[in-house]
Amino acid sequence: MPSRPSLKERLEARLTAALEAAGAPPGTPAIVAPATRAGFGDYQANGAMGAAKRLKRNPRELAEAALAAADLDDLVSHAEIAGPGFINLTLSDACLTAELEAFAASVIAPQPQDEAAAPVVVDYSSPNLAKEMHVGHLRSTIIGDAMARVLEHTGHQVLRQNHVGDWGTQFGMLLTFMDELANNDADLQHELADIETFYRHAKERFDADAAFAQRARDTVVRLQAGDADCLARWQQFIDISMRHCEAVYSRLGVGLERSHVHAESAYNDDLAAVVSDLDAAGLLVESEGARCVFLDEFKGKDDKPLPLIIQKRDGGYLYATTDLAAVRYRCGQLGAGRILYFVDNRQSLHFRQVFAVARAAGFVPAEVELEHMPFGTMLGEDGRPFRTRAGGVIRLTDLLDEAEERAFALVSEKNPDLDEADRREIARVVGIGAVKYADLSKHRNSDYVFAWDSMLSFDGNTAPYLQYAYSRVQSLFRRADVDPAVFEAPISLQEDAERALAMQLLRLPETLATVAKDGVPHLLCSHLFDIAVAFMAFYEQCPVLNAADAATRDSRLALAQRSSAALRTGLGLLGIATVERM
RNA sequence: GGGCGUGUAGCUCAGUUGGAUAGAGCAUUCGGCUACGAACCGAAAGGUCGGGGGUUCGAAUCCUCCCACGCCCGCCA
Repeated sequence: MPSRPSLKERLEARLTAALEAAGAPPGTPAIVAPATRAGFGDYQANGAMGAAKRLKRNPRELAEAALAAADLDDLVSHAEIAGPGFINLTLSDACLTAELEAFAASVIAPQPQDEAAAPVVVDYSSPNLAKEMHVGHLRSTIIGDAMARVLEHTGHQVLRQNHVGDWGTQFGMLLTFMDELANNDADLQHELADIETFYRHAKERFDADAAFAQRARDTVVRLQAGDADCLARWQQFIDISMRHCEAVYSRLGVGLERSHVHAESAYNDDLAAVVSDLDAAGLLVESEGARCVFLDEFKGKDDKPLPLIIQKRDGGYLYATTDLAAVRYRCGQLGAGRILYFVDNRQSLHFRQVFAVARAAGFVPAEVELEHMPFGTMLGEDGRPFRTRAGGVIRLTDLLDEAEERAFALVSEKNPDLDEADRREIARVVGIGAVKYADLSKHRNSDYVFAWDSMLSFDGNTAPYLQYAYSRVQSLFRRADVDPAVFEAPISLQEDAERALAMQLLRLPETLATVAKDGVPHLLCSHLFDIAVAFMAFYEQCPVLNAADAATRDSRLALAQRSSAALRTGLGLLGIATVERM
């Protein structure tokens, strides 16, 4: 069962048909968008002007003709041509109330999955297990997780893939350092409790002692050759590091589990086959001792062909090889119809090359979409790639600790009467929500500057504002003694604030569709903020519990119920929780 | 040198296949709790959309040339 088209999609379809009836070529887009000004109605269609230009016709006349031919009676109460040929549309109250009636099923409930459609693979988080997760990992982890949720909600089958780095050269160094400490098991356990420091100490040994460095390199070779002792040691390290990640995921409320991990090492046995298959496809070229693929579309300096290096001179494989194995696995074993990579934008060229080679080699069927969803680098307050003054990065756990601490101080100030346990729980939800929202609310593609105060802001367009709006609605239900899960009443939109709130709620499906298509959760943030603002205005202007009559009170409660569900569901899709009181 | 990306209010950022008077938040100023939570609401002020040229009814958005910054460009991932 296909999901119900959004209001915008329905208007778009009707008006596109009408434009065609008025003489525009089939498929001429009606370009329906929310009205840019309050006086223009609810939606506007801008397509008539562009179409008239191409047809060399008068745009207002074309718009008139299209409007006359349009079948809009069940949706629109008032339509008019304005300016050079805008079609302004006002939705009928009957349409709005009918949509609000169906809100729980059409917006709040996850859309039914299309069983026939191929699943969407979402590759995100993918930390390097050699080190501890730091603030730089937020973007992929948070944005990817929100996208996985939105895709599921909009009716897609989603397969999460956590492509953790567990097989790089630095593991030789780490395992060698483990061996040194192994004669003192207490030391080893103690050191491994802090992966970041462990890495630093190992690196110090590596840099200071040539013999150690040589042993580290030998260890890599033994590991990749399958040496049992090495593998056991490696597994020990990976388990500990993975548990660190899972602790962070758990605190963040990120839905990644062990079953979603498909590590680099998982492709190890397939790498030789990737190389030979590329060779069989006639793509492999030896250059300066390395085995590469050159494609015409990639040129480097002086128009020289740009290689994608598949195998090093010494026989070692690179991440391009692993990524090719991974894309093949995802198409072949997982049956992906679309693969999204939430990986930072410095790897744009790498992915363009990998995708092109994967297609050239026939690893990816033509109908499968490969999309790199790049995001910008997190910068320090000096505008340079993020580093603390000491030279290290800020650990994710430290950021989350600080967030919860600040939120606890705030909730204690605002609501000193609550039990400490309640305040702790509220602080956890609010603090974590603030951090996630700060990241999610910016367009993923731009670099952004990490600053404690903006990252942990609780005012304005932030998660706490949305959570506050939600908790205010809940308070209304408590006072009215109604259960929002089952409450129902006819909705009648009388005041401007009621109508404006209803429109914001009913636009949610359009936003979700765009977010799912383009991978841009910041649009969901911005829409939820609009909903919260509209709710606050409604709350100020329209008494609910003290409404003039019972029907108005119930209608407003029903509207509040939709608002509450929209906020909880929307925040949930962002991976942000809500609280009943705060 | 080539490629990718970024440049919008004092700061942090939106701006949906080119649309009507470029929008938010923070900060600033002013106003609002004897109606349901003031973590709130209302209002004001704040802009040569990096710069020049072009395309057209219409450009932050498309084309072109510059400027600034970031990143990537054969054996790390």
